[in-house]
Amino acid sequence: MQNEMPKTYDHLSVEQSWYEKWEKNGYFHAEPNPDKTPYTIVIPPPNITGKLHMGHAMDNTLQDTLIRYKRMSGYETLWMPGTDHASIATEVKIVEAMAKEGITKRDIGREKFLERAWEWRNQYGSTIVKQLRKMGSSCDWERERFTMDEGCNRAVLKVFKKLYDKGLIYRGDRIINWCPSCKTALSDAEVEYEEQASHLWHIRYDAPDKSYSITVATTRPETMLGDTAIAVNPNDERYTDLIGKTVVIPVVGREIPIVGDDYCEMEFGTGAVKITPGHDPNDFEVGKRCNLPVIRVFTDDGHINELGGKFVGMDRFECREALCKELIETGNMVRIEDYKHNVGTCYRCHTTIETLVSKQWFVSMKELAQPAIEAVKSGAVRFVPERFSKTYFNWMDNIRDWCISRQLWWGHRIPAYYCDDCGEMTVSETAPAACPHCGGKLHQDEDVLDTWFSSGMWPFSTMGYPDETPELKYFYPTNTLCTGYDIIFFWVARMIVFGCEVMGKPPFDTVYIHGLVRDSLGRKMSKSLGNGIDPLDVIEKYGADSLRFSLVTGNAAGNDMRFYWEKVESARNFCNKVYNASRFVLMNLDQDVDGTIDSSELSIADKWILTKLNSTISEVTKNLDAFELNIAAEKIYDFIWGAFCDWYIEIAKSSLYSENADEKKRVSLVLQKVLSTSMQLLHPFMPFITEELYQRLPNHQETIMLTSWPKEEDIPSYPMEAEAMESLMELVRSIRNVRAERKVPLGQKIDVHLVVTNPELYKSADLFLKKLIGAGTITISDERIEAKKTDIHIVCEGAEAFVPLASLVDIEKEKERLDKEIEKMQSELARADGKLANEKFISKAPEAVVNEERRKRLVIADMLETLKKRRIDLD
RNA sequence: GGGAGCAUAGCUCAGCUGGGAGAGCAUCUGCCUUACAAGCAGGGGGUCACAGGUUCGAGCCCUGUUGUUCCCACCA
Repeated sequence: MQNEMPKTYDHLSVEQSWYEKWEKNGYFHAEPNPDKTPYTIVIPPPNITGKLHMGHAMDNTLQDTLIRYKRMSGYETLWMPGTDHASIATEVKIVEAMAKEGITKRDIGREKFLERAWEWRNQYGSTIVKQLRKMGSSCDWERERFTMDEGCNRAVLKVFKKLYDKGLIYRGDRIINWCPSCKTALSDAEVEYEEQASHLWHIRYDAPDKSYSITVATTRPETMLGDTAIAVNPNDERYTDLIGKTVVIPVVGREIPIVGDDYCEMEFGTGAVKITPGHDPNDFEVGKRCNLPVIRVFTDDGHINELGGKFVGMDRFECREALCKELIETGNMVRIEDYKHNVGTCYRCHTTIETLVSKQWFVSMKELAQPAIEAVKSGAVRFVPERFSKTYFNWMDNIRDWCISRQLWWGHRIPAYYCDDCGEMTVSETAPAACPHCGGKLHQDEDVLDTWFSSGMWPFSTMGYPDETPELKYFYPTNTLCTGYDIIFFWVARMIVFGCEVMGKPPFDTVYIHGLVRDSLGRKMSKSLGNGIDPLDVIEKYGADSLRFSLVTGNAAGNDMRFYWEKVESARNFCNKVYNASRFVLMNLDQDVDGTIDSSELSIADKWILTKLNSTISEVTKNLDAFELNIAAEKIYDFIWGAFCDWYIEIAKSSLYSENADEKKRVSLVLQKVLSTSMQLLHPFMPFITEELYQRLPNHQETIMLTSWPKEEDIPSYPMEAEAMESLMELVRSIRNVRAERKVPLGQKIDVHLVVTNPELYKSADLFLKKLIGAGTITISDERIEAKKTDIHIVCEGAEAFVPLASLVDIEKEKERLDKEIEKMQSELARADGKLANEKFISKAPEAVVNEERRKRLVIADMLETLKKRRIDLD
């Protein structure tokens, strides 16, 4: 079998065969199981309109790593999947596709449109599933839910009705954010602000008889079509006389009053402001206070409506230009000033949003937010890293009402019904046959709900709420939500709100937040920049394991990370290393053994690697429990590459290539044990390669993902031997260093005499030392030999080495080397002495720290003494 | 205006409850040593942004400064 293994790891065939097998065998399926503790992770539903992107890859990697770890740790793990929410983007895509066929959604009607949407969703949904499987995702797709599914629909309508009955959902005219491109209302959270260079236009409004005038400044001159007043501060002496008088809107010709209102600040601009209650939230409030009419001048697609006089039908920006031109001509444009300000844009299409008055549905959030705030304050919900709870509080404490109606078709239709006869409104989960007030004919509200309204119910709507299903009972509340910080407001906050309100408990206990994956220059990956990296390309080139590993390592939770191909390459190199280490172990399998290790026969190296493995297990487990995935991954990397491959395998060779059958058998067993345990530790991070290699080991189980997570107790620990081994390794490094410096070729054997305090521990070390340092003969004893002048003398903590290099040694060089060593040791000693001479250190530092310092001082002093003696000998 | 992050090797970043500065990549030297050149062995490279403070002891805690990024709210 081992002969079939090529020299380099071919990720493509391995990965494909495994993700198909895993799914086919149903390893991901989760059921309520009274014998186990549930562990549930909530995942963001990927958008079906686009392909898998780096954000998804990041989510998926972290979630899958956690899930695999928890599954191996004995939990019943449910990874609740989903393939889309009914987003604006989806609808826009469908509309665009239809436009190519020359039809609009109005042409085909709501019903036909929804049919198309479902087709679209099913097609792309299954594509995304396949793409996620390539990432190694262990989602339980059989339970796949979609916020638009029948079951979820019931939950959403139920919650809507419940909140409406409590008075927490209401309908009314408010200033909202309107995207003229998507032609729908947006919530405040869906508006992104961009700083744009523009102008501040100063426009003079004259009295009807031109006896006085007032100048205002504006960034949106086109809204003057809807002006219904000019406001000044009532305390502003410049204008007190004018309050109550009127002016005429230039070009438009309408006469409007001058009102006094505190909102107007005396210091800004001219101290006077035009009031457009139909298009500005502040003006709307002023309008309410001063009883002003509300005039809306834009159409849904951002053009001037029938109230716009000669500007009717113009685009809003065309109108701005035309209007400014006219104002200049009439002489009413007093001044045009360059001005930078923030312009709101749609977070989906980045069209400049228009604020305008409109009748929409709102959730009143203040009251609902309180339990959700409390849930985080009390620690029932914990953010990892903790600092994101500040972001959360910051938003929740200043929360404003949430506009939830969208002028779309692809979504949950608002369950409000209006009577054609009496005009009364009825909210009901199911469509009433007739108006409960007058028996008249009803028609349903045309609008649908914000996608985040339904997504917010994900943790319970997907498990069967409002029915008390076994799933809901067993898996709710879930455990971990894992997502990027960019959707804390959209989704995390709303899930906590709905969980507390509807289920009475927060939906999860931990929110594990990760950062964004940026390009190598630190820019956001975006379609318009064309700097996006397709995760599927990365998988194709380097493998899913490499991609996953590079996304987990070298970066702390919550921080943004830059994407570098070099980093993926380095992860791929690690894959190859792991693969080749396994190849080595498999080539040297002892097939006749029963697989138990006789601990009485173990060498110092065996004991060292087992001890090292033991501590790696305990540390990695701790790190994973604390969501320190990066640290855990790096520790496993260091163990496998730095300890197992660089040292233990090299050491093992000398045993395996010897003639001693017992020796071979023992080492082969240790190799297998360490390798298979390493594969288990690495499995959550690199699922494919670890499964593949684990399957090639003897006595393997059906799948590595269902084996139990390694426990510290399973691997013996030998601290004393491990420490001795470390000093031996230190010696080896020093000897190699001397070799390299003196340019002694590896072929030239050297003789080495080691002086150690306890030679018993070093039993059989000579065998592998010969190999590691290219030694001819090695003697190990606790007696210091009479060193010749031509010997190289190396001093380490706990061990010394004498290497006769006869003809090669340049005594002057050796003196130099020793002087350098002595100098180093002296400064170390001075540091330790300084510390120990400090009485405050002795009295105030913890005893363990002081003792450790004393021990170090002794060791250093001892080494220094030896070095000095040797130096004198050479003179 | 409010809040948060970051500043550590040439680059990208780790660094746990404060106790002798780390990794990957890059670089230099020497190696095709029968697991691996996607590799091996060895080396060089850092006033932990700056200034104070707390402490026996600070990359880490506190205060301030500078630079930088992000989020929220925004005066037309």
